[in-house]
Amino acid sequence: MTREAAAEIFERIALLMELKGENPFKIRAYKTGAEIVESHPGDIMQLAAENRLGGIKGLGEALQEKLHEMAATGRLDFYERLKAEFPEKLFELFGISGLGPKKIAALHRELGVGSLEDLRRMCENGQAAKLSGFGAKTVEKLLESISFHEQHASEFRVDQVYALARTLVEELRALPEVSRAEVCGSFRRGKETVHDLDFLAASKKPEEVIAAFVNLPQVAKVIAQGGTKASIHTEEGVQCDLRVVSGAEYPFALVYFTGSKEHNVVLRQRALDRGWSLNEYAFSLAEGKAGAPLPEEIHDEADIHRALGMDFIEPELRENSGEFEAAEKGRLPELVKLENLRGVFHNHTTASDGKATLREMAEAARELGLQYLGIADHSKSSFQANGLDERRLRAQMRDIRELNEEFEGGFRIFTGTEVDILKDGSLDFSDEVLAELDYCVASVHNVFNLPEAEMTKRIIRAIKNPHVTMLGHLTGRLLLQRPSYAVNVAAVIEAAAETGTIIELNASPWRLDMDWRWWRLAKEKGVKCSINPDAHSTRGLQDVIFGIRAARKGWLTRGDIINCLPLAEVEKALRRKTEGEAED
DNA sequence: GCCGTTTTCGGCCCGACTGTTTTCAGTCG
Repeated sequence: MTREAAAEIFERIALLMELKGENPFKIRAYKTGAEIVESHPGDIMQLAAENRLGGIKGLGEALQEKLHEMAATGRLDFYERLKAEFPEKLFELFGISGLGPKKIAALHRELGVGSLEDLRRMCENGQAAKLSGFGAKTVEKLLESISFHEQHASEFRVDQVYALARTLVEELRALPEVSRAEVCGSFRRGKETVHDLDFLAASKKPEEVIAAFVNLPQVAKVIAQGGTKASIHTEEGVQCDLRVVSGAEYPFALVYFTGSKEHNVVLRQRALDRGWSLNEYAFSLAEGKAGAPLPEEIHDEADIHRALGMDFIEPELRENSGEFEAAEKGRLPELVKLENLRGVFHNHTTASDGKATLREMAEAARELGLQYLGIADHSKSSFQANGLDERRLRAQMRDIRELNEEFEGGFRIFTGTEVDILKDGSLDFSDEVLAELDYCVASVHNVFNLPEAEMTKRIIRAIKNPHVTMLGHLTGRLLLQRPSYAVNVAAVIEAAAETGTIIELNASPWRLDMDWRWWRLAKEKGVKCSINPDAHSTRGLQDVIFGIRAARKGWLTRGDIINCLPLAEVEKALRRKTEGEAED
């Protein structure tokens, strides 16, 4: 059993216990347990299998035993019995914003609601509004939430399929019959969510590849199986499609199955303009057109783009949003790569709601080959996250200074804070306190329901503060779960440009906020980006990969991203706004 | 259920907001 699956079971136990009204502290123990399993730096499932879990804070005797059972047998009897007490689809309801355990329990107990479908019916037929604690407004909001949820049904955040996509493509490449293989579709284009995974393989023996594919251990159900294509479902419900083509067809199929659809339409038109027809297998002479001779020697996608008079277009840019014009003129950006990152800002420690200590975070960042780590624990208004007050923040600054001395210049921790933007746009710390820090991330964490104008004004007021180095997760969205609050993003970008404020690209796969669609505007205005993992554990630092994907999709180069700067230069960049230095 | 310890059981994260209520429960961060 994977650590993700084990963590999921602990989380579900916590949910079911909430339904049963169990002791809240017991419930919290399971939630904490889930987080520990998810974020433990070592191979926790191996430790569990070997019964060597002792000494991990937060995992007591009971959770250790359960984890051992899962590692050893692949299931947990306690969970199976608990689960059997409720309808299976009841879990769907926890994904509905506005519904918590108490309301779900009431719906289940009083009205027999056991699924999303039941809930919708009871909301629509007026039964739900009759329950104690429910009313017209509640029901209206629930219906809105259900509708948002259903619009995103069968979609997955990229982190939910990332390991699967990588593993399956590696397994395909490892087959002796396969010469080349790739993940295509929206995954390859770097989208923040996907609804399935598309794989492509080149082979002379397609049937054998298909047969091997449908027999992979990740396959829970075979949906379709033919001579050159197959569809399967994994245990998690992810649909994976495989197409097998010949080596000669491969570059064409790769272009075709990577998309986007809109991009492909334009691509085919460009071929037609030259008298060629383009499909997923080849170029051919277009009927009734006297065109140039067919291009030869097509070995990869770049050859196809070149034949159509363009530079190679990276998959992330294939959205028909200006890439053709840029590719024609040789003006495509050189997109940022993971190895360009030199450090990371906006990270949490055990001082607020992180799972790792300052020292552990620093060591993990060094192991990743980074030159600097910016700490930004929550400020005092974020009670739920154990936010720091002035006294604790200053103590942390001292700890950081001491730790920095140990590193002797080879690595640096920057002192910072993720300061709450309060309802009126003022900040949770005074300017005097903020001035003591190396940098400051300002973020909205409460009062999401302001009208757009007010929210925009609130955020702009915050970034006008000269001590606010960067703006955290601009829209507050949680992918597939909660839409962005109402805010005028363009106006905020404008204000960031005027004030010299950096905008964060929060790399948490739940957020990826600010969205990739806005970065070209930001870049045009001269706004710098910071790819921030918002890490709450050492493993969380690795979320930068999702931020890199989103930044590439937003046309960003290393020059646009502050944390691509080496240590010697980034310090100056952090001070630029406060000291009012001119852009260089 | 975990932790810490006065080594056997008490304490464990707080506040705003919403909508339902008529003083507060539920949800969220």
